Amino acid sequence: MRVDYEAFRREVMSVIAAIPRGKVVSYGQIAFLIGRPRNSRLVGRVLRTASDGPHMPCHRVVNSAGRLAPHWPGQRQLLEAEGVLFKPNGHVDMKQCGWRFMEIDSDDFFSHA
DNA sequence: ACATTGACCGGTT
DNA sequence: AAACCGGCCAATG
Repeated sequence: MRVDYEAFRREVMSVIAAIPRGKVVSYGQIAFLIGRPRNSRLVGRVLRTASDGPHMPCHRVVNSAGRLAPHWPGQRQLLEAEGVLFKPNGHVDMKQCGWRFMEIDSDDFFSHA
């Protein structure tokens, strides 16, 4: 099944735009969300070619293991600046900061802060 | 048309 | 945790 690259790119961007501050998502999750679960690599390609506008929080995209994008020093600082937690090995703590898009959004809906 | 290359993924050592 | 492996798929040469 062919892919309309432009449409694909727009969908990827719309998902990225919806990532809440302090949360991250993987390429695979994005691919899944836009209905193309086999195209995680293509998601990466879209971002690599992100000559796209500023204001796009593409730093909130990591891989499934929580590893950051190669050749992008500074991504870590951007994430830390918004409160994303890192494990001693330098990976994002997905358990706490992975965006669980299947659940109710407003953070800590079930907590009693 | 064929081979290589990834901002990938999940499972298995 | 990290290294390895097989699968994946569009782009690129």
